[in-house]
Amino acid sequence: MNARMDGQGTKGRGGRSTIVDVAHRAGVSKSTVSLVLSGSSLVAEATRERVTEAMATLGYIYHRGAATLRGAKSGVIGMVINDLSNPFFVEMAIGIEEACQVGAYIPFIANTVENPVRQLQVVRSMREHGAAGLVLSPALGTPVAELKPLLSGMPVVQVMRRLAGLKTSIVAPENKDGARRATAHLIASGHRRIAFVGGFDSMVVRQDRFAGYRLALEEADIPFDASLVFETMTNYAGGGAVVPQLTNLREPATAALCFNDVVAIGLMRALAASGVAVGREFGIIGFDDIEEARHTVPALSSVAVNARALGTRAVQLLMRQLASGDFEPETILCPTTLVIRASCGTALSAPSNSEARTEAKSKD
Amino acid sequence: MNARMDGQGTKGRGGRSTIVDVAHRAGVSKSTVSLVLSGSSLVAEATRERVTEAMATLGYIYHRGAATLRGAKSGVIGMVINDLSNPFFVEMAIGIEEACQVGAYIPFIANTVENPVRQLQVVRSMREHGAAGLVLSPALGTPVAELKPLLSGMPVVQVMRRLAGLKTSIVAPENKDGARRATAHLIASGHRRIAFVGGFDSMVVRQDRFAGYRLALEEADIPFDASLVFETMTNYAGGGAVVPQLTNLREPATAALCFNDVVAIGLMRALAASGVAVGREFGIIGFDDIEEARHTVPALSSVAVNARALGTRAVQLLMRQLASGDFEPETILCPTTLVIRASCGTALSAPSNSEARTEAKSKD
DNA sequence: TTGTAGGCGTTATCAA
DNA sequence: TTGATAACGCCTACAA
Repeated sequence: MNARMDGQGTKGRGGRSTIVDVAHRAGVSKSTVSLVLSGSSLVAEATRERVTEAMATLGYIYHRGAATLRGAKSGVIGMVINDLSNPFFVEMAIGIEEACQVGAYIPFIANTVENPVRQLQVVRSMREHGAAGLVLSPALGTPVAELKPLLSGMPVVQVMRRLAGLKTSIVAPENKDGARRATAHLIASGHRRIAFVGGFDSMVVRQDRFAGYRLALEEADIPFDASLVFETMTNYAGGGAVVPQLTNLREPATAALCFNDVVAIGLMRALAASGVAVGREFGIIGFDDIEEARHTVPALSSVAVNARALGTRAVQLLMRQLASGDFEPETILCPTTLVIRASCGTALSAPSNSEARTEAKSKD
Repeated sequence: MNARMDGQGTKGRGGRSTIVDVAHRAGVSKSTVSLVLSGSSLVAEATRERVTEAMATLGYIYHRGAATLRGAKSGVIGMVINDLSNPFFVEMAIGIEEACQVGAYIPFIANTVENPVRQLQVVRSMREHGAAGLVLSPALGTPVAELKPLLSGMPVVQVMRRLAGLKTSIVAPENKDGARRATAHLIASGHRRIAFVGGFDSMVVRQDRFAGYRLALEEADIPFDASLVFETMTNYAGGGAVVPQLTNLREPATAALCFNDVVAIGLMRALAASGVAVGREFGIIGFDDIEEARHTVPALSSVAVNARALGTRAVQLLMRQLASGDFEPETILCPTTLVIRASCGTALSAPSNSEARTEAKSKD
């Protein structure tokens, strides 16, 4: 049995053998081969074996595209992510990919780099390529009116972020509650001048976290001060950029809740560079609890969002809708966990030697 | 013009309108629509407009799958990555994704988690889904004999890693040369007992880096000592795991070249935890220069591999082969850069205040 | 410049 | 239990 050099079937063409080739080789009709492929019990054992063997020797590969054309569901899920250089979204992407494999789906991936134009292109491209559904973490400033028609008729799950005016399923963390608890912790540690740093008001997620921040202030009867709110890009540089304004406040802040960990770390580094002892002199809490938060100096306190689980849940929801054919929007909120480390200066009011993980699942 | 609720065409079925629908709506034949789609100049301007408008109102979406079936190239590239929790491979994946978008390809992604069985499954799945080519960073312990038939007839580029016995195109960094220069730097700084930490002998990449390490020793007339070589997993834990043996050597080591940065950082943390002052008492150089290397304390010296460029080059090579139809294996080696930071104790022999980036491109 | 007639690889339907 | 035939949506001739 000398293996053919490059596995080409009998067909000379593209090098891919078809069920017709297999049928020919096994001495049956292509219908029979199709039955074998779909695991039908109608086919005789002997026939099945002949066919299977023919497939092996020909190096036959099933052509899902053709099957899809005929009517089958497509088995491809699109995954459109705004920023893969952010470890949080990478973690989410891993969760998505993982869940797809479990469900025998295969994910297209696209990194929009927060570029709405590119996002439009890739979404269209994914539809053209036959994606059965979409997991979407939308880019900032997405024009909903242009995106909406591209999405019609297919199930979409927005994950982590969501667009105002785009009615799809949503999988997101309990942002408001997480921010509320983090702020409350800072207050309980003695802080009263707490800044809110990062993101832009147009981001729905920020609105949620900001709402939690204000709620906690209210609950503690601390008046809200707009001069403590800073809008910046949600990256390292953004966090660093606010330091001049932050340190020049007439009534200085003593702590900050940051939109996410990346901003928090940027802020931490910049503060350290300008001589502020983060943790002792200034408390910081981030959001997301990315891997790096454990390794900064001092270690960063954070509202932990299980990014991988978020991705997994999104795909599971999508697959469920795909299976049932019912694309009715549905919202899943995932609980957050407040993780206290050294960066928020709990040392002032509590022993801070070990990592006190306030296991505070909010709902159910 | 009241937009139809969910963009369904006239066809009742799956909700997707076809060129026939468009043709009908525009009052032309489907061939004409096809010509419009392919941007042919044969069609009258007025007709083209009518067709374009019909497509818009019907929410028509091009069905690439059908076109592929008819004979066109598929426009899909598979990207099979061994470990997406390693930031290095994430960076590479971003490069791959980016280059795909530029070339109007769309990448399937799969994370094999170093699991050869899973890898076999996803490769098969990608073929079934019609991937035109593959960018592969193979899992450890991949059984070449089983993988090879699945790859036949399609262009494959192995990136970063490569499998002994699998003859495909390759895009890789100049591992041997990079390791040689890193080791030479340690030697020039006065070290003579230099450990080599991480990876397993079966990994081709490690063989290359190890060869560079030995070459540098030879060039400096330092006898090779096998007790200084440690095989471990290529993750944080692996780096940490060698500390007991490393510190118990009869003739202690004073420095280490690590297989990659993740191992190096694991080692660094574990050494720090056991009271060794990395940088002053013990020199460490990693490999890859991941983002995190800049932020460890002390900052990690590393042989910089431009992961994103590696991914980009791989896709470019693949696209070139796809375009030409010539799948003849080709090898591209990318130069590395030795980046000196605080972790390798250059302070002993040189001023180390600023980041001395030894810009030492090896070839052209 | 536009229309007609296959055919790509698969599955569903109906006969044999 | 197996085989023939007609779609699925598109593209490439070729004819008008």
